[in-house]
Amino acid sequence: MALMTNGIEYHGEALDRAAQQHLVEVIRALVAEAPLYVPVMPGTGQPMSVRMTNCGPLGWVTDKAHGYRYQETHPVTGKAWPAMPAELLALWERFSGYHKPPQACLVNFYADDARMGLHQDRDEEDLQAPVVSISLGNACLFRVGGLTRRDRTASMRLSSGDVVVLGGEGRLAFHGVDRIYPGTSTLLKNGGRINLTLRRVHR
DNA sequence: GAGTGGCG
DNA sequence: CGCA
Repeated sequence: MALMTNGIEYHGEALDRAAQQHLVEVIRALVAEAPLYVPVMPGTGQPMSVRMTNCGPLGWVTDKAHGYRYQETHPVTGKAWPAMPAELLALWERFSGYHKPPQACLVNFYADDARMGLHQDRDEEDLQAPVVSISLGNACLFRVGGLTRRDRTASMRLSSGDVVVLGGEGRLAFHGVDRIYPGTSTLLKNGGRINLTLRRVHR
C-alpha cells in the first residue's frame, strides 16, 4: 500500500536489487547513445547542478534562449532520443494507472553535491497523466510542498529502488531534492544518484 | 514569458 | 549549517 504525503504516492523498496542493477545497465546503454548534458536556466543561462538526458519519443530540455520544453531531438547531437526501453514501459504500467504510454523518460544524474530547487512539473499538456519517479543509487532528501511555492513542505528520504508517483492532487505539487546522502548505496560505483521520471506529454 | 532558493 |  502506497504511503501518501502531500498528495504524492510513495512506494518504498518497490524495485529489488536485481531490478535496480538491470536498470542501471539500461541507463548506461542509453547514455552511450544520448550523452548527458548540462541544462541551463532560461534567461540567466545559469547551469543546473544535475546532468540529464532522455529516452522515448520526446525529451525535456531547457536552454537560455527558449526555456523549458519537450522536443524530439537531443540538444547536442541533434539525433532522435533513444527508444523507451521495455523495462521502463513496464514500470509505467505497474505504477501509473494510466491508459496511454509515457512519451518521455527524463534521466537526471545527481553528483553527490547536486541539488534540485523546488519546482513544479508543468510543461506537459496532459496533466491527467501522473509523473512516475524512480530512484537509483545514493539516497536523497526529497521535499514536497503544495500547489504554491509558499505552501508548507514535508521532507522525506528517498532510497534506491523507491518509486514516487506524482498524480491526482499531487500532480502539480512543488518538489525538489535538497541533498544527496553520499555513500548510502553501492549500486553506482562512482556514487551519486540517478532519478528517472516517466512522463506523458501530449493528450 | 520566466523559471529549479535563499535566508538567518 | 538548518530551515522550509
